[in-house]
Amino acid sequence: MKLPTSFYQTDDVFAISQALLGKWLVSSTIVAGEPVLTAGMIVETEAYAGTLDKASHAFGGRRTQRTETMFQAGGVAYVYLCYGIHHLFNVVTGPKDVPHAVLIRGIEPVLGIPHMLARRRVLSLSPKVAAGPALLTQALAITVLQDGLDLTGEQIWLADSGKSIHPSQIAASPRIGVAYAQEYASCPWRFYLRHNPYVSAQRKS
DNA sequence: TTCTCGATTGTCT
DNA sequence: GACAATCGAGAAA
Repeated sequence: MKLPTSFYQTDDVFAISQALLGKWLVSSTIVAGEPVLTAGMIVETEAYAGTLDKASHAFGGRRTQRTETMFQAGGVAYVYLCYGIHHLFNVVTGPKDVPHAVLIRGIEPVLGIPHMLARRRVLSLSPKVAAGPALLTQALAITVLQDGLDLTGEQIWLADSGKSIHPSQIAASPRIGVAYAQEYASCPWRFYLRHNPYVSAQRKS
């Protein structure tokens, strides 16, 4: 039930951001010769809207070695290092040369939970496992090494869980941590499932 | 070549 | 609530 490439290639990044809620984000790694599958249900996303959005790395059409991934046709991973420490995972969307991306900010663990706990170095299941953009990449073992990977491939993919999300379950708010983006900082381009504990905690200032 | 700062989190007070 | 960790992209010079 991998999402097809066509899912990613419409140019409405806001619609895709909402459609991703409730889908599964799956990673497959090889540990000691054995495949390890881990997955979580996406509960929180943020849209980064191409060249016009000051919060986007591709603002103004900035096209560099790092941002080149975002200019690919939708359906690949954009993973980058933030604060020199954290790996953040995005889904690239839109047609080729339209650098739209969706940041995944929170997942609810559903598969391979013991492996996710071990990667996060926590003992029991709680929002600390994957409620936050840099936490879920740890839990799923996603790093910048996966930048540019095809999301219909064998390492990382998105799957339809069969669970439908009613529009009334979706809430919108301004994005987190983008105060530098001036007038774009207040745009309600963050989407999350109401009342889900794996939505990342909002920090003060 | 040098400088600034970040799509965050964990720890300490 | 405050702050350190940590490094590379991007811009300026």
